[in-house]
Amino acid sequence: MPELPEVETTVNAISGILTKRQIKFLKVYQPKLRYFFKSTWLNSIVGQKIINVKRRGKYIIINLQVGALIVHLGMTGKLFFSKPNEPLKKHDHFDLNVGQFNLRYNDPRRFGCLIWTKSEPLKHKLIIKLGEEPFSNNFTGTYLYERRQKHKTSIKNFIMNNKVVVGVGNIYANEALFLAGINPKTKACNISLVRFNKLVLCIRNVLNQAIEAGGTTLQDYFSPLGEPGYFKTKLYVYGREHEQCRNCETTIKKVIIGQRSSFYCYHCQT
DNA sequence: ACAGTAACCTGTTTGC
DNA sequence: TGCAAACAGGTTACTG
Repeated sequence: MPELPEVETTVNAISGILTKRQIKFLKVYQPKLRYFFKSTWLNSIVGQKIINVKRRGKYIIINLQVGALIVHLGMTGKLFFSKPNEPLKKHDHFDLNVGQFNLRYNDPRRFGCLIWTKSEPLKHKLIIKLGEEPFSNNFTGTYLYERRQKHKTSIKNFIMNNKVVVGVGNIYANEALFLAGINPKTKACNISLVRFNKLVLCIRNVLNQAIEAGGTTLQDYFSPLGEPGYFKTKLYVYGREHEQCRNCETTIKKVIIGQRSSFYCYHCQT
């Protein structure tokens, strides 16, 4: 499920309810997620008041009076409110309870995580090395242009590298490169400043649209039908191998770049 | 210090 | 229908 828009939507959905409430209990049913949850942390967590809920990259940071919880949704993680005594379903891994509200985590592939850190979460080793936020004023074409020289890799790998910019996953990397008219296989070091300027705008554009659709997705998620739509109708290239380009009717190609499926139109993207 | 690959894990889709 | 292989939204650890 989650690329940055999904995480953003999740944070918006939970922060209003969790903020200022006290953690009544935290039950961890499966400590073995991407990182092991140490049961000794529980003493430091339970009873604390939640100060706020923030996002950094795709990490969800739940700031407490002392330290913070850091949650990542991995590939398949979902956070949602359940009844406190709702029977556990398969792959439900923890409950964070603040009284009448109970935040539950479900993650079939267990690539997500829940950890507690005593000190400033933004200085945690998972967080501190992250690159620019895509909506930050520091994320500019010039920023990408200046960093490009070190990177002989493809532009697609470059923008998916979270030490460069966070929040651009496989789907939106494909879509942003289509909008920018850049072939995903082009080496990052060969891209001009003008094209980087455009790419920055396209990345923001794609993420913004998805954040809007993400709200819808989350509502759908709670509905009995359940399945998120991923606003598939809006996708230009992702998952559209053998279909026609929406601009020029050229057949969309699929190639593997950095072990990830990559889709592009060789006519529109050069 | 960087590029490329393997690994973490389960569910779903695809192909024989 | 059954079974195996391929593949999936992320990220890090390792190797060269």
